[in-house]
Amino acid sequence: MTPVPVSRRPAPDVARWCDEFEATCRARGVRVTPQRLAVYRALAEDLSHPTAEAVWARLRPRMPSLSPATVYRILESLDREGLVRRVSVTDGAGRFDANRGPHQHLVCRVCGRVRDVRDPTLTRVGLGRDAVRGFTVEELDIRIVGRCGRCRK
Amino acid sequence: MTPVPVSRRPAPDVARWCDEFEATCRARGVRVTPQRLAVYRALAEDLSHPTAEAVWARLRPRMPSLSPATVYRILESLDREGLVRRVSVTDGAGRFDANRGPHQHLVCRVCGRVRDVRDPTLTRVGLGRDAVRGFTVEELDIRIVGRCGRCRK
DNA sequence: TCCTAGATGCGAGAGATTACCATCTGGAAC
DNA sequence: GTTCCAGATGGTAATCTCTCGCATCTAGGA
Repeated sequence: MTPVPVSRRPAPDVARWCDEFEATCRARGVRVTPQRLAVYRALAEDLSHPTAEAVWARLRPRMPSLSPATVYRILESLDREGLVRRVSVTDGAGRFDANRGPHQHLVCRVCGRVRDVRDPTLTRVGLGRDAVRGFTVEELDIRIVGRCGRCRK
Repeated sequence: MTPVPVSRRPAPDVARWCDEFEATCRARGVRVTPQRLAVYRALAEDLSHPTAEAVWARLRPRMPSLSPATVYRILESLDREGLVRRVSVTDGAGRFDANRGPHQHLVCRVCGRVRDVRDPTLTRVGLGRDAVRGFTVEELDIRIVGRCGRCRK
């Protein structure tokens, strides 16, 4: 029935992540609202690294009163709190990822699809001290740009 | 964000890069216009990874008729042609880099400054075949996010 | 049940780019 | 040197992606 198959994270994982998410919020004294839970769940279910607008569009049928501004605000604050990650795709709208484990992103420069990968070589990468003198490293963001199978001619 | 001070690339390097740039354009049959040369030169001189708007502002005194739209178009096409690189900084305006050699970017999450670094460990990084099955890798973009010396409290 | 800091909804507005189109021009052909 | 035209530019409107201000609402502690 669905023309474009949505890649979904396995339901048990989603359920566990949502439980952990709610627990973390409560532990940190962050208010748990239906909107926050819904946004987090939608992102956890979706493997396509959706934009804020896409998350909103997906939730709209179920939460008609949900405001796009609220989705932007929620994703921004979750990123700041380290509960989701903003993915750098350079152009167009910002995209988000509920996967906080160590991984890299394959970005297709033709269709814009983003896929998680875990390359042990890259995951193991350390930083030489000299390269970052005077700089406090907080995050290493690795983007692998190219063409996905569908877009290779 | 505080304004980014302009750090300049050594003049001999800039001159050589500009010559190579023009030669490459001619070799590829890409039309060489005063605007293209000026935009490329401004970017080559500037180590601060300026935005399209910053490039335009810098050229305006010398080329009062230069349109911002033209600067955006030129930078976009140079990026597409592989003659400059668009730097991923995730938020705000897109930033550009004339340095096409292998290097990574230190991005300060407080002031937004971007600095080139060359970490041998990262430069040497290879990709496991399994991680990118069906994906043609064209570029490895590594962003090191944290706080620069000035913004560390 | 009450209270309030913080969250939400909505509409206006800002910033960065992109589209459109009339005009101009680099450089190949003569 | 002159002609010619595909492609580049300038100016402006439109778009896309958020962000802000503010009135209202609500989660969750007292």
